[in-house]
Amino acid sequence: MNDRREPTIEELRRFPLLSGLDEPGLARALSRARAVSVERGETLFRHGDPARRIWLCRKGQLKLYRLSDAGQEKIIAIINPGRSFAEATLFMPRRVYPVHCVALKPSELVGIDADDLVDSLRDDPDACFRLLGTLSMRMHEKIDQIESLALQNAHLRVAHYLLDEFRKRGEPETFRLEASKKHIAGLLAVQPETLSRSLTALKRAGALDMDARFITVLDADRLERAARGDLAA
Amino acid sequence: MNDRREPTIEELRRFPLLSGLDEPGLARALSRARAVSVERGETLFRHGDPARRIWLCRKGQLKLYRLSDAGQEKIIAIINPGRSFAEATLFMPRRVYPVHCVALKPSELVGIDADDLVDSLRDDPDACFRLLGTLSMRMHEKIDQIESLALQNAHLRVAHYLLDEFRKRGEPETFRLEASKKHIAGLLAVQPETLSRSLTALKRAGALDMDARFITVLDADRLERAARGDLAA
DNA sequence: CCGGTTTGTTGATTCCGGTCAAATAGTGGT
DNA sequence: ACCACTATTTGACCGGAATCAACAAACCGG
Repeated sequence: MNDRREPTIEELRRFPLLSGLDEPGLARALSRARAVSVERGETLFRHGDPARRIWLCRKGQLKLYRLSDAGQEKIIAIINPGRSFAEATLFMPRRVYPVHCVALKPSELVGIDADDLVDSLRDDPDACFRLLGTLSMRMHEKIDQIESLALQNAHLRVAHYLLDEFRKRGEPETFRLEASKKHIAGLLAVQPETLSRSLTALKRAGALDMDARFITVLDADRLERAARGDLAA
Repeated sequence: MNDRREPTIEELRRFPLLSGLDEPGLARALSRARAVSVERGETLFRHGDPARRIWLCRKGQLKLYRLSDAGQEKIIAIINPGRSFAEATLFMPRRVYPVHCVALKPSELVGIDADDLVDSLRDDPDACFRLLGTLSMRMHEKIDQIESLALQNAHLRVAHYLLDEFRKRGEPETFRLEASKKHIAGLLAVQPETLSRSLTALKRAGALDMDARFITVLDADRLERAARGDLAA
């Protein structure tokens, strides 16, 4: 974990978390900010560690995850550039990270001191509201995840995930999975073998084609039906 | 759904959501507040309904839940008196309820107009911070739920739930389940039959005794081990 | 571009937990 | 207190997804 290239103010303004702050507030929040680089596989923090900073991802990719006693891993989120994370620790009575964080690719981050950020937020209701918005959105995402885990079987979860990604990217012919299939499996709470079989089934059903990490949606309608469970046809 | 007894200011101040507001802010938030009563089984709102109000539970009990296409129900939370809910809709771009809400018992609520509340929060950073704290806490709870669904099998979830309840109430000899076993099952994403079998197994292992909705923890240590998966002994 | 390691696929097998069924106990409402 | 309805328990059975195994493919660091 190495300190590195300082980010510019303009670059940081692009993060919703900071965009609402006025000049002095931003300066205060950045006063003790640190640019940090991590290598692939390196741990940024562990579940239970004191959360002294919240983070912005500038480059690279990281995973947030929990581990079972048996070593199974459930990925809570995959972090891509432009996203902030760990904000929800700011206002907890015990300020600790609720998950592990490891880089999937070499990554560059900015870590902002939690106390500084809270100070800056105190006289900036707009920034507060923006943060409330971010947390609310995350919360709804979590509710969706819970529903998906509780009410949908493995194949439905896979189909749903693909459909979401497909739509999120504007329904392109072909798109690239955001991470290795192993990690996608961890995100969907499925074994890699099961993910592989689900994808094969969708391919055989003519819904999509697959080349390594690239997915081509051949029949969006059929994929949609698969996500609803009518894989009959 | 009937309007009824107006709550007193003092009563409402006990809700963290409102306790931080100053006098005029509180007045504003309450100006268009409505006291509402619902009967057992009555729906307060449905998933996708416009979320014009956020809610405080004064008396009774409600469930927040999602439904699968097949009609399976996953309970996201059981709401008891003293709790507010639906706050996370306040700051969403599309202000809609993310879950269904039905009363499990006859209940009395206060519904606070979302716009009024947002206005009140605008000039009250303390209240904002308190809300941020509430949302953060809920978020961490959701992450715990996700982990539990993804990484623990049915018996572990049951043991874990019982242990949590036992501790949350201060480890009393005996406590009463907060809802029917059917609903607890819905909360744990397990079939009622499976919950029943889990409880029977814990009873047979000598960890607890059970009389209808009353649970007596006979061997907290053993319950703890069951929650970790060492039910061997 | 080479070699070792990680990732992905496919098949065989196992078993957890869901489903169906049926009997019993409990509960709310009148 | 009574009655109809709902909740709970138990047993039998089944199926989906995990696990184990073996191989193929892809990737990364040097």
